[in-house]
Amino acid sequence: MTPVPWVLHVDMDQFIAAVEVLRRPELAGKPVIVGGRGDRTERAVVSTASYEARKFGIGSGMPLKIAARKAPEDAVFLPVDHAAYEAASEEVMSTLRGLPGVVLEVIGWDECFLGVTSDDPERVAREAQAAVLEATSLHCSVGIGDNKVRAKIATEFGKPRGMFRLTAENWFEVMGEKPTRDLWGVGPKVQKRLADHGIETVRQLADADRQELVTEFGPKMGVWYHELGSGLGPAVVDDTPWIARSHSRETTYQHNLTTPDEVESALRELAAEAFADCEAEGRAVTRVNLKVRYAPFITKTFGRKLAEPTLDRDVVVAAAVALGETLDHEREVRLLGVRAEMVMPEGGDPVERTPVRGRI
DNA sequence: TCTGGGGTCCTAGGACCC
DNA sequence: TCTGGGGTCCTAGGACCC
Repeated sequence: MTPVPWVLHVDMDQFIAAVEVLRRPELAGKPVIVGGRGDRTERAVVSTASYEARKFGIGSGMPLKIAARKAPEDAVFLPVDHAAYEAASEEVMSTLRGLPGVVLEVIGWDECFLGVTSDDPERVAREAQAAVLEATSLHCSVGIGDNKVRAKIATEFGKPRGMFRLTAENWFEVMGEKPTRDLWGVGPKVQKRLADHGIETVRQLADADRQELVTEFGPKMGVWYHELGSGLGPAVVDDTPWIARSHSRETTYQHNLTTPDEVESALRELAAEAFADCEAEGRAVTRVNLKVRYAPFITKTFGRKLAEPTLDRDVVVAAAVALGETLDHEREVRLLGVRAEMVMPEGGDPVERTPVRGRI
């Protein structure tokens, strides 16, 4: 057999919970819930729940207060510890990067693509799993595909601790009757809009009229969704380092902000922190955006381009404060966010990207 | 029942210019 | 009175992902 190119998608199993159990072995086998500051009475959501906790209907994205109600007596609530996960992630990625002949593209804390040329991708997957386990004591699942979309989706069938191969050959057999929501990039809204056109399954999406999809979703997304139905997508794994386009700080306040003064001082803090990330990269800020959530749950975002790119902290903070003055001060604020967009290196535009959301 | 925080990209529509 | 087309830039908002 001649070696051919493959895309492997490596996904850590229960990453956050697994890292926590690793440093507190006494937690093994217990329902572990990581989220917020670990206080189950606070406004925050679950980042990860261990398998044991999931049995009680607790899952990520769930408010901690709800999780607390569902959790059994012996459940353990832990605060999010970014630094610890960052460090574990580093170890995982550098281990995988060290495998012979692979190109690695990081797509999240606990996920990456590996580009390899091989006549036995399952063997490469086993080697990757063994190497990660040896170096970090953490388990992962691997999806094997002939492009990124199929590799990513394949991983779900390999969990936990396993692997699965999804290619043009078995795409429809495996995915044809699944709901469109199971596709990477189709969320609840798009699922609904597709359903309004009588498209419920992956096969129906593949068979749909392209022009109808373009009319509904626009020239890029219409074509993209249509191809997604057939499992088509980019196959190039790119290891060039990620260049952030923006940085932001966002906080949900435990008690709503009720006065313009409170709002202003919160904005100063958030803007300064977001700016610090840009400054650390030495890249000037071009635009400042504001996000506000009024109680109970109305979100607004808006922003303004700066007259010229700046590396001056006070200019960025002042811009955020000026935007804040346009808020509706009659309403209570429960969330504020400041996003600072940065000049791209060499003055260039972001590279042309395949329209998959997130870091592909 | 009460909904995080960090991101990216796409689209629609208005303003403005030729 | 009713009225082009094409292009670009900008802003607001939507959707999705980890």
